[in-house]
Amino acid sequence: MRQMVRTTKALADESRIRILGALKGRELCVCQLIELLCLAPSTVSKHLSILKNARLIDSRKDGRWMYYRLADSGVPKAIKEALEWTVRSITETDIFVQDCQRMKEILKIDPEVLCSQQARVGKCERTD
Amino acid sequence: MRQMVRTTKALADESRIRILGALKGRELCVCQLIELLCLAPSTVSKHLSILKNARLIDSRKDGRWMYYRLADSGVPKAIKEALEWTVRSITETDIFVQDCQRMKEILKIDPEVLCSQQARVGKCERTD
DNA sequence: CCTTTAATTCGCCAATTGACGAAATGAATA
DNA sequence: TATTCATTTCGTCAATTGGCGAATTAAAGG
Repeated sequence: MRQMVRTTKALADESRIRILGALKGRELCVCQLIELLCLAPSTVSKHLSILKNARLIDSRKDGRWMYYRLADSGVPKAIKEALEWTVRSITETDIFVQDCQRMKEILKIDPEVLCSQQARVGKCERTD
Repeated sequence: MRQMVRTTKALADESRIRILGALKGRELCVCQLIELLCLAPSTVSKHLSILKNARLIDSRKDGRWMYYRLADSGVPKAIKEALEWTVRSITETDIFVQDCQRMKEILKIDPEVLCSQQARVGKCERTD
């Protein structure tokens, strides 16, 4: 039950669901998720640690960058199913469509440039 | 997304998950759930309203009694799937096994008697 | 009708959560 | 080795949540 509640609690937040949607089929680094969600780095990092703790995502460090992806290998069946349900469900929401659009723009920017932009201007601008 | 978060938030609480487990394959009245969870009537009622709002359960009024059951007819696919995942997952937890045991005892008591007992003695006793 | 009673609503409190900025960490690179 | 910089951790704050008891509602039954 402990693990089960950890899973459902991790999924009980719009930002975290959007992160899972954004990670569908690719890995992303933290600064790209910051740009998508328009939240403070510390906030996004916290969300990621909650998702990771629930074993819904995995991470990989590459130099100074941290890449996150949906959990796949060695994941308990119940968690895998919850993740599949979530990604399947979010796909049908308006915000997912908007996020896809916005992510397309974000992916055009070199992460290097994106990070230094964020450091300079601070608050991010929503394009919608 | 609104509805999706409503679903995941409804599932992000141990008591509510236990309620769904207890309702597996049968309907129960509020006083039986109060007895199972050992929570105040107002608390259980609130949990039930959250589950109902998320369309995970349905209810039926019979005189002074209110019977709750898992949602079945006319439920959106995503909600139905979430409910199935939850019931499937809880089945494998220790607390579900304990709850089954305890529910077996509770079902032996006429709900009429159960309610008046609750009104008299107040706090319920956990048997485990 | 007036009481009884199963359930709900309301108002309150303590605990948890999500947000942020400041400080810390750790991996390049100068 | 010192600096830079992406990310995380920590401390704080406001908002939300889960709990309760008191008051309310609605359906029997006297």
